[in-house]
Amino acid sequence: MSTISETHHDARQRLLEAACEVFRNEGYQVSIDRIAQRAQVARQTLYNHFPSKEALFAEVVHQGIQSVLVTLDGDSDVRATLLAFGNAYREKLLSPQGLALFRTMAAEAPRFPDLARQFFQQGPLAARKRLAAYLARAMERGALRRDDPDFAAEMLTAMLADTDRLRGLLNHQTDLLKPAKTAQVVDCFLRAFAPGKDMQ
Amino acid sequence: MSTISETHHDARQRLLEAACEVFRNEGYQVSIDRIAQRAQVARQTLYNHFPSKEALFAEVVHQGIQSVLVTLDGDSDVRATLLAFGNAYREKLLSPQGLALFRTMAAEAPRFPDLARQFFQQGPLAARKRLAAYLARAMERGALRRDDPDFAAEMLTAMLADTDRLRGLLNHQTDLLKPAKTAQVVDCFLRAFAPGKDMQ
DNA sequence: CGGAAAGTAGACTATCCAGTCTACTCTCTG
DNA sequence: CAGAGAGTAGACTGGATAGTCTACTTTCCG
Repeated sequence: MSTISETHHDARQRLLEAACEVFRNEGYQVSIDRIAQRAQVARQTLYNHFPSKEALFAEVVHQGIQSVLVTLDGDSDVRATLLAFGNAYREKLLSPQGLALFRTMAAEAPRFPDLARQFFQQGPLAARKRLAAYLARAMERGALRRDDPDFAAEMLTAMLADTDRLRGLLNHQTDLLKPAKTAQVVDCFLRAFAPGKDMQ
Repeated sequence: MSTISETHHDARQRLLEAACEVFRNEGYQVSIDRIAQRAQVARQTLYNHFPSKEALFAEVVHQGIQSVLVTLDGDSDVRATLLAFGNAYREKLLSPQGLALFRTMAAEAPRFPDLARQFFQQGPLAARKRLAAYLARAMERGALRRDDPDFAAEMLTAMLADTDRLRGLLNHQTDLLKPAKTAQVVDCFLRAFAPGKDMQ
């Protein structure tokens, strides 16, 4: 009852995976038939599991939305913590999957504004809020300059991802994940937010 | 010979403008007929001027590619110069047109990789290179910490645009252009790159 | 005036696609 | 074995679209 009944049973899962891959790589524009083919499933089977292409897309996006949950505990060294966060953040966003998902969501945001907003809030915004909370604690105990933690989180996430995301999206570059870059960025951030003389 | 012959003469220009607007706002996906309608021109007239939809799109993008050419003279105060640059940069990238163009280019980069690369190089990359050159001069004369000017330019452009671009692209926010933000970013950048004690 | 150049309207072809429907097969279970 | 449940192949509908073609009109200019 193994290989054959599996074919029957997890068609839905195979469909989700195929749709995920194919939506990411070719955009919402891709045809239903290509998704079904990729899942090695008949078109009708797809419609047995999902009422429409839109619903399947929403399902895929919802499944793909996961904020960058990184150890942001705050007990250890600030620099080490931010390094770990930075590496995880960059790995997630600058991976081929992360870039492709971003591309698709940006492209389809006008068509699916609610979905795009959810993606934004549960993805980038959630990660930034967690980071801001950590930074606030670090500021509180004097490990960082007392400043607006939301602003600081914006700056760090921007420095970590922006330029290389552009390179990946528009210039089709793939060698984006140099760990040295994370350290360079974190040190730059720490210079800007070092606990210093002046603060209000 | 005025209003009537104009209709004949500048059909090409009207087509380009209509295509620019419509490609930006609805993506490459938009139909040829909508472009022709928008330009108040027959479909065949469009094909008299452009051999295909792809060619028209390429033409529009090429016309729209203009690097952010800002006064980056270097004689005046560094902070003032960077403020002017930052405001111009943000106005360009975070305007509805800038966001829409970015969205379209990101979406169509897989289909038009060469065009996307040109957009990247003549847009964001060119602006960053000019900024890096300015920063290098400022570092040379001791107005900024001696560091890698390309890296510094990456950090500044990232801090200026990244978060608000996400907001505009995914969260459909429109109130992105607060001038105070530019100053906040520039001051953050100057803290990170202040001419300081240690340098190699 | 008369012809060339450019534009126009719209029919037409060929293609593609989302979604429906039907008739068939396979597999498991009672 | 028999029937239910799930999957399959493929025809079909209705609509959209890029690009071509034809027949007509307008404008300009010699």
